[in-house]
Amino acid sequence: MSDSLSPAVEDYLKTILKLSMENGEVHVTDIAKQLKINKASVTQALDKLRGLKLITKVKYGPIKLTEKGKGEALKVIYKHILICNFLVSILNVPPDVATKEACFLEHLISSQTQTALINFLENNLYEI
Amino acid sequence: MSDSLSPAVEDYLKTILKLSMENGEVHVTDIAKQLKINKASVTQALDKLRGLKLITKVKYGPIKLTEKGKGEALKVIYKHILICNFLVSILNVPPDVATKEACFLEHLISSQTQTALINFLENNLYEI
DNA sequence: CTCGAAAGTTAGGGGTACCTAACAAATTTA
DNA sequence: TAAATTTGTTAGGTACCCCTAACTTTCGAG
Repeated sequence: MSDSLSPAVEDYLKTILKLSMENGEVHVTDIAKQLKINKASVTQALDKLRGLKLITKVKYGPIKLTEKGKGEALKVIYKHILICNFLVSILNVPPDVATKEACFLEHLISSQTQTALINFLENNLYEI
Repeated sequence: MSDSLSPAVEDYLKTILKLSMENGEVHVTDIAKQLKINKASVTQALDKLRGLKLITKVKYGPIKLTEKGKGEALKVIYKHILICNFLVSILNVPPDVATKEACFLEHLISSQTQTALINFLENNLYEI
């Protein structure tokens, strides 16, 4: 019913896009390694993503993001970068902490706060 | 094993402390209404909180936070206020949006980011 | 081309956190 | 104080997201 994706689903999308850009083809095992999750769990999750029309995949076949899936993945990655930049450049949070934290926050940030972060970064990043 | 509390558990603690300050006694039904959750689910959750020694409660009896429970509740409420203030005063996020958002973020913020937020507020709140 | 390793799937299971329905206890009220 | 209402509990069920074990399919080396 709700149109928003779960954190887990968003993590899968983000990982699939990242791996496809790095390696071209994306495999169940790569996703499993990346997310430190059992490959059986990945197969299960991919069934769900297919049901949501975020990927296409046939049995034993390659994993491909749909346009919808690519769009959603990009949204999440964009938020991740935004939050990370903000935490590091404005709040001076250590980069490693910021990166880990952005992986959680990226799933929860409202569009209003997202806009507010963009404005804040624009107005404050060029100061000395 | 992990010593950190789940978002759900933290929400219960926060709600119990809030209700106890507003009304004195805290009832299952009050918590259910506040969190918009079925009262059967609340009863179940309270069993868990008791197991974690965060509350004391006997069957059909009153709900009391332990010292541990009160401490954890205060930590969450503190983070909530901190995040809310930051979103509103620094980022200019509308108060209603900020309040809702803080209810999610309060469960995820790292101690480093918490400290960073405190510093930032201290250094920027007394400007014009 | 075959056979063994690697990759992927299926079946069954567990924890969390929610639900409804039915029931038990407590409180209100008539 | 007995009946009706409210409050709290129990039992059983669902969805999500992870797990292991056992299986099937695919691929690559010999």
